Amino acid sequence: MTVRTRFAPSPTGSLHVGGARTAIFNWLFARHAGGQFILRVEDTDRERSTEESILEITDAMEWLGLDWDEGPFRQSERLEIYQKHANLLLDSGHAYKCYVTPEELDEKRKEAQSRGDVLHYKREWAKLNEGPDVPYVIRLQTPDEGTIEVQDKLRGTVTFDATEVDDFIILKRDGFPTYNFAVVVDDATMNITHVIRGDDHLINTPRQVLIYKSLNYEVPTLAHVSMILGSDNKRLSKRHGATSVVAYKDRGYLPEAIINFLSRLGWSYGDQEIFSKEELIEKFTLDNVGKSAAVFNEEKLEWLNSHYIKNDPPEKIAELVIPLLKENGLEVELDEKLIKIIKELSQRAKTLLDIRDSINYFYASEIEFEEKAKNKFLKSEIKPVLQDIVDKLSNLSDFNMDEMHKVFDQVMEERELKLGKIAQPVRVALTGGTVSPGIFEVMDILGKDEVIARLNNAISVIPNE
RNA sequence: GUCCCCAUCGUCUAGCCUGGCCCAGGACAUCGGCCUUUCACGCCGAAAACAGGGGUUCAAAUCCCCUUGGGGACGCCA
Repeated sequence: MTVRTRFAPSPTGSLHVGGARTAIFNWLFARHAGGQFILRVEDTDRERSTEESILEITDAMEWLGLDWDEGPFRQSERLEIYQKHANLLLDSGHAYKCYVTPEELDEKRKEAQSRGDVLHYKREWAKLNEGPDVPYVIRLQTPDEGTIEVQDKLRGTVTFDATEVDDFIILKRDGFPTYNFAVVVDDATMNITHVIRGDDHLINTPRQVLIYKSLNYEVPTLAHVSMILGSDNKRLSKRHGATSVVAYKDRGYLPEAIINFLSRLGWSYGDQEIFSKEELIEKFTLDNVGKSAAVFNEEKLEWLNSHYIKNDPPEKIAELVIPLLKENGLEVELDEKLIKIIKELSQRAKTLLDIRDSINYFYASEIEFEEKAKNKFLKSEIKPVLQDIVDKLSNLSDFNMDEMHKVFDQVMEERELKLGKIAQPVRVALTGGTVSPGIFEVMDILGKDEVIARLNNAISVIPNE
């Protein structure tokens, strides 16, 4: 039997990192097994589900490179299937109609609560209000005693007492299925073989097992992965800052960094930290998935991101940076100059935005000097030195790094200055600030004319003694 | 409150299933050093954990129990 996994988000917001991790695990598991990965949208909550959100989720998945083989299916388009299954259960006596109103139920629930209890509804008020035109829900008739066992691939057998499970609703009065029912009907009819999902669903699983059994469907292999927590050990939420995948995209993160990072949250392969997508597919198995919750560690994500920025081909990084520059009003082409710049800047960037924010002086027609840098390094005594450098550089017929080195060596020797004394003023002259790639690299990128122009410009702004 | 899950450095984790090779390994972050024309990168090094208590055993991070701690769930939400 071919492996079929699924990712089933509810479209009530954009894809957050927790959901992305679940999607990644399912996707990796399917790809590893050469099976299929299905996308299903669980939009039975009519109040909160939006089309926009579906688009946001699929966009994020595409950006991450999580391709799906079927779907996105919408549960809202499968109502007949759920109703048919509900009727099946009605006919077989596994389910019954219940006429209690939500308000009445609320009251009962409050009563129970005031007794310090939880309402465990076992069909006692089903016939209350019964009548031909009275709206009703359909509930599953659950066992009154005994236990319900859940087989979990990660946690073994988990046993629940039947009294813990009440006669839950499978079909709401609006004819929509509830989550537990829709999930089971879908997973069964879509032939899902492996359900990998968050830990928070483990508590739902006895209910789902009951539905599978009542419907005579086989229970798929279940694996409940533990959740991702914020730095305060609470379930990751908006409170913790950026939690959506697009937020990270917008902050200059690379999809491979996110995939790599999220894969390693709850899964590991010995001591290895860096995984390409292909490697993940090859190495991912449920055996190496851990059971304890993992804290989302932004610093490690950042480290991975900087790793990929450093090690990805500069052409690729350049292509990602170009649109960011455009947003800032800087139109640049993917040429040799940009590649050289990226090679340098990617060494010191943690995100694509770091590159975007430190690239300006390479393209500026006029250098803006940082006040502090100018005051510290562009002083009158350096003026003749800069002039000397301009003269010597002007004479170079071949403006390459070797020749530049020779020029600087010569100046250093003649004037008995250390490179540091010369390099910083030159850096300020060329870039306007004190932080940049190596000075010779910068000169190489700018080219002879621009270097000389900028040095001359700096000389002109230095006051005479 | 009830039920369910979980428990190794601050964080992600290896080791646990199949006890001894573990006075516990790697990575991020931190701190120190080296490199150096700035900032980074890189390299070297340091500090840092088996939650506690009982068992079982010649031997326990590894198996069992209890306690504690953390998380999750208790909806006509998903």
